[in-house]
Amino acid sequence: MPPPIPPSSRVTLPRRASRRGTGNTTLTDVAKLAGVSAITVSRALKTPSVVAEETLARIHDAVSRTGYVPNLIAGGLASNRSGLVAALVPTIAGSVFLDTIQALTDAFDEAGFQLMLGQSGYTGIREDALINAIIGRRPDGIVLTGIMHSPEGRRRLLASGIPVVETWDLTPTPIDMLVGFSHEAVGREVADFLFARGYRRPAMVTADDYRAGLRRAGFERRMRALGVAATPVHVVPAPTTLRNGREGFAALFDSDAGIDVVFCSSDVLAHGVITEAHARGLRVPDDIAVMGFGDLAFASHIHPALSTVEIDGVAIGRQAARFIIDRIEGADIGERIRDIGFSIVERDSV
Amino acid sequence: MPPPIPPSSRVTLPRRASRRGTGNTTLTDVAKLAGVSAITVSRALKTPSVVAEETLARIHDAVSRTGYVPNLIAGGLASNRSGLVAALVPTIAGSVFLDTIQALTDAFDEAGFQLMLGQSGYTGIREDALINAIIGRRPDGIVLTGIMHSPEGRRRLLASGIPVVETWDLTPTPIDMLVGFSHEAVGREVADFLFARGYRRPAMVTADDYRAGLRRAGFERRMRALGVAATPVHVVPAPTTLRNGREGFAALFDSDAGIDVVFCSSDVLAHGVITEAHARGLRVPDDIAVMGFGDLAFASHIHPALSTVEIDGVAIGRQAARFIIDRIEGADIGERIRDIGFSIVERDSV
DNA sequence: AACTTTTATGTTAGCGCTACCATTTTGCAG
DNA sequence: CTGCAAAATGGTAGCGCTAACATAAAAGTT
Repeated sequence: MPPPIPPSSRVTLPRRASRRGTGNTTLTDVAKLAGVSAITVSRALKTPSVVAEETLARIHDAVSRTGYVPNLIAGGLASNRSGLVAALVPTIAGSVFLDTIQALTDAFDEAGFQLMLGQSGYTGIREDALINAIIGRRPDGIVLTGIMHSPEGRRRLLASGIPVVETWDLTPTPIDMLVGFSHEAVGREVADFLFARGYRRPAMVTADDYRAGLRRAGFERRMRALGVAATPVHVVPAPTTLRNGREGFAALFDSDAGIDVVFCSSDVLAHGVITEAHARGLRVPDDIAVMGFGDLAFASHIHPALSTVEIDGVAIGRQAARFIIDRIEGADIGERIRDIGFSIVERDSV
Repeated sequence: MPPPIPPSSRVTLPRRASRRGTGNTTLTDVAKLAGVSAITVSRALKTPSVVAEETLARIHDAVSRTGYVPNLIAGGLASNRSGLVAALVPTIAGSVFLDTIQALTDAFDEAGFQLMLGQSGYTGIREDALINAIIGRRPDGIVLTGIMHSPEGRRRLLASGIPVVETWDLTPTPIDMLVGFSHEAVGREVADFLFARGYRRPAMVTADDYRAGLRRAGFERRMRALGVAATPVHVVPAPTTLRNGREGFAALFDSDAGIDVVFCSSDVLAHGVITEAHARGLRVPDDIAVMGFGDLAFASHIHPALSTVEIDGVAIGRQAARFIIDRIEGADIGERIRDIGFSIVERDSV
């Protein structure tokens, strides 16, 4: 038995209570059990091809006996790759971005990344705070829905060096990468489309968010160019609801019963407009035509089937994920700006 | 100029190329600039109340001059708190869980946590793989939508020691915490409700997921008890679509034109059933009544307004977040199982 | 046999932060 | 003044993993 340490020597041997870990199994535990070094276990799990068959078996055995789950937080710190990707959407509820989010989750899951979801709200007020919270987690990529407007946010994003994809809009000056379409062009083409079908007294029910504003501007400008004096517009707060649509049409129709078509900034609003029109005994499209935006699942099934603008949200999500994964893997991403376009779907409401 | 080091002494001075960091500003950089130690900067940012006013100002100045954003990955490793919370949903697209996800994101955001989103699919096949990917990130909490069924998944979750909330269902044996309602009770009460209104020839269009199955079982059993011989059922794959509903009603009606009410496992299906009934010239509810589930936003606005079962998805999300936050903060969480109930909403389709 | 190359594994030193304890400075009662 | 508590700050040692290099053993090569 060793003699007790005299008090004086304790000073040189501080032996402070060392921080104990979480109690969870660690790489080192598995390594000891398998009789190899920690790094070999790490390799067995990340790059099994460089580890000998027999060693691999011993390690896997040790892993399953201990129930070891690698700590990706520690791995992320060491390798400077968090395996996290952030997606910022204005809102998730009842939103046209769902397909995009779904595609993002799927694509990133498959590539071994986990999606962090943030809701910025439509106003952009929370965007800045969120950006900081997100950059702090050092994600390997960031997907923004809609382009980032705050200069401060853009600066921070740029300074972070994290790959960024802006989506659902087009701008000549993206922060980094971009996949979207021109909302102004949507407005213009819908104007042409409706004008060609003989409508001369258009109105709009539109959300107060930035992108809807762009579509509105494109629509109004083109209509003016075509000789339509003015387009009555009813603005509702985003996110849009069916109720908003009903109220919007009511307001519009009450103040100007001569309108012959309503272009809505979402299918949900359009659904509301149709509902209200029916409630007032109007026939769609004979008395009033309605045009939506988004081509959500229900659009083709309501009565009358809704004419609308189709956006391929899945394609946006997939391309955004592709961009980020390619960038992380150092692959060539090609053109950094992708216009995925849109298409007008003619059904029975126009 | 120092003389070149002779080869022999290199052995004792390996001077290997040290791993350079990310190049980002670190806590230490800020500390140097502010003339304090790293830990003081850490405190200034996490617990400013313990740092002197004047020091705080110097540190904040240094932070904004360097554009420093704390690395939460490193912080998470050191403090064993990742600041991440995981949510697993079957699917995000067109789903009844949106309100819950939205509420979760909001509540966690506010408390400084970031939500990681995972889609398990309705089949549960991916559940296990996802569970591992999630536990690896050491989230501070996990919210499951629907209870976890795989015994292996339950075991891992339990072993991880991470707070878990199961939602949207009720079971006497949750993994940890639970907030939901009884799907069987929904089925029973809807059966009573419809029976009381005189319907005697019910049918169902129902998704093939577990919870819809529970509602179906409850409905059928009660109907049998009430003397209804058999309930024709058309099963569709989850997630449900309006098209599924149309096809389901078509199949049901073609094989048994005597049915007087259809109970659907989602409002979306119900919408489809109504659409198809109208397309066939049937009047709702006179010729055929329709009952939905979920009370989604559109339910009260379609024609006829849909009678359905309302679930407070926001309340579920809020309570789930509350559970996890309280658990993390060591607060008393009270009863670990919360039945938030449901209510039958009678409108015009029944 | 003396080499080079390949394959398999190990050693060391961090990644950027915070827990834990220690120390210094200040305020204030007696 | 002294003594002592409170307030403010610092030093050290990890958290659990992987990058970078080093080494040892096996397999070719001439």
